Amino acid sequence: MKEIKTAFYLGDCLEVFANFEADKFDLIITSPPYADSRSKTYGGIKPDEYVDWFLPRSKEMLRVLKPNGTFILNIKEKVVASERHTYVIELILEMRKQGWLWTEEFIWHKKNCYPGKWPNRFRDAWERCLQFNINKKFKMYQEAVMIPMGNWAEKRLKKLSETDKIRDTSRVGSGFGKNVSNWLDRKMAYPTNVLHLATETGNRKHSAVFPKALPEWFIKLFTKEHDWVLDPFAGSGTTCQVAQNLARNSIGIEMLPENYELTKKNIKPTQYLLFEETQHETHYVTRNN
Amino acid sequence: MKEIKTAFYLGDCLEVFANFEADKFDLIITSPPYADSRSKTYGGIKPDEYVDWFLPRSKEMLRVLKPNGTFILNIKEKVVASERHTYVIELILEMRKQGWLWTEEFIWHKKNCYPGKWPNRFRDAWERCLQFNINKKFKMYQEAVMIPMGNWAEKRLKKLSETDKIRDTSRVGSGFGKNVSNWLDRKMAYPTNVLHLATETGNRKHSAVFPKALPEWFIKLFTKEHDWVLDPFAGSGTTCQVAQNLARNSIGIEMLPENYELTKKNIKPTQYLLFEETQHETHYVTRNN
DNA sequence: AGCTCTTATGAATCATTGA
DNA sequence: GTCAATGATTCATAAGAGC
Repeated sequence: MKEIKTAFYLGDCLEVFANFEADKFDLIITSPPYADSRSKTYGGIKPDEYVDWFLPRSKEMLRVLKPNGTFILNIKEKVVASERHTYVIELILEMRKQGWLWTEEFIWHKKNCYPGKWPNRFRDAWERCLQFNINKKFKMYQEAVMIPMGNWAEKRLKKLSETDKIRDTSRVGSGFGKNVSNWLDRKMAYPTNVLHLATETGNRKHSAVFPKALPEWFIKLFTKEHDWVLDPFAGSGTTCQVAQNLARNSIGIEMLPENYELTKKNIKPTQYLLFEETQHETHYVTRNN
Repeated sequence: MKEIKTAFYLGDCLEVFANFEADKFDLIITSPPYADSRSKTYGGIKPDEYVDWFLPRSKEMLRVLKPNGTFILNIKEKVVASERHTYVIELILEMRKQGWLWTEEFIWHKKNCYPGKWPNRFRDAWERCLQFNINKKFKMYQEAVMIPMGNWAEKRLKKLSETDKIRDTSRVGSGFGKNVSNWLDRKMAYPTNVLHLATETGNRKHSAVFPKALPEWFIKLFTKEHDWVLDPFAGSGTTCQVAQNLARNSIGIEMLPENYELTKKNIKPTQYLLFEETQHETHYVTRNN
């Protein structure tokens, strides 16, 4: 039995990073404030200033990430003056100068993207999930994110209600349960670098940063249980919530007090046994297994 | 009745461009040779040299494109030394210095991409379709690419039995018939900037550059009939073939004699009435309407 | 429970207005 | 002039209501 720690810090990540030793985290995954949006909350970083604002933070991330760890950056460039702004691609080039490897670019296809129609533009239905690494060799658990193959298995599994699945998988050795596992064995395939996820519209109070499925996918892919996950722009704490559910230790940093408070509500109370709070830090500790 | 011209040039586009007057084309769409691939055929442009190789060509494209025209560049960066190479994003930055506006980035999601799995990487299932313009205002015919709307209208119409639809639409002026037509009107929606297209596996002989549906979509979106389309890296002539079928004038440039010859076979013989060939040029002329 | 149908809304973008 | 704030536009989801 091991403890799963979930800590949340209030403050600008640039300052909070100083609290962490080097090579602490297995995965850093975050969706930083987009340029010019949330202007009231994050001081309104202008697109032209975005790279300079981000670089000192990515430099610290380089320090606290384990050499075989991964940094996933969910980001998308704004339209400025009828043009896609270049701060994202400039950031990639600058981060490489810092020592990051730009290993891969995943596409998050937003199935239910924001509506709208404009004279010379369609709806923006995708975001970048940039993968950065320190070494060419890094940890990756591909089997953890295998997906049902084709339509057949998908439809078949969708037909099973939750209770059916629980009941039948619990009957070990039963013909039906065996069939289910056969489907799973045979009909699983490795995914691609395109993720099809709908944004979550459930949270009414707060802007849904990314759907739970997004950090979930990357956490499964790049960490194993009891590894350490960091989200330096934690927002309403989705990453930490998912990490906790997956039995990963996690730390979130958020500079907005409202979000910081909200996070306490998002983390299910039944999942932590110990609650500590200092001026800058809240610890939720839960037990696993 | 107007002629639709389809011309094909043999040679390096950098030289062939000199034959064209300025502001000739309404759309330039191409899938240039990827860095380091097709090395035997295109002189093997190395990734590090790709930008320098491309820029003089994009400069000429800037000259021959109409001010309200569009340039669509289908491209994807190679993996070099376990990293995504940066030549594509560097190219974007350099082309902006030439005067291009980077208006948008469409994602081509390759639904049936080549299966495969690597230790540190999943299958690459997408490519960039970069949209460049000269002016902020450009021609765009959004209605030409509208797609059937999601579930709402579909489910609605499914409820109606065939006999119901026939009976009630025949009763002109009935309230019910009116409603049905309203549904039909609202059945179409504007697409997003993510294109879901399967790669074509038909052509075994030649590397499948892009599926017909890709140039088709952009030609419909950015040109009308009798406009001029250019593909400076025409390969086996897919763009010209599609343009001809859509009653657009088109010019293709290809430096490989094999491809040049292949194109004659790809363009259906029944569609051209006149055949002229000079040292560098082949004209297929067809009549429309 | 299993459907059908209604309704709210989300990291959007552009044109217009006002300071 | 430039910059910031507001309204209009619009569709894939999920939650909720009703049967």
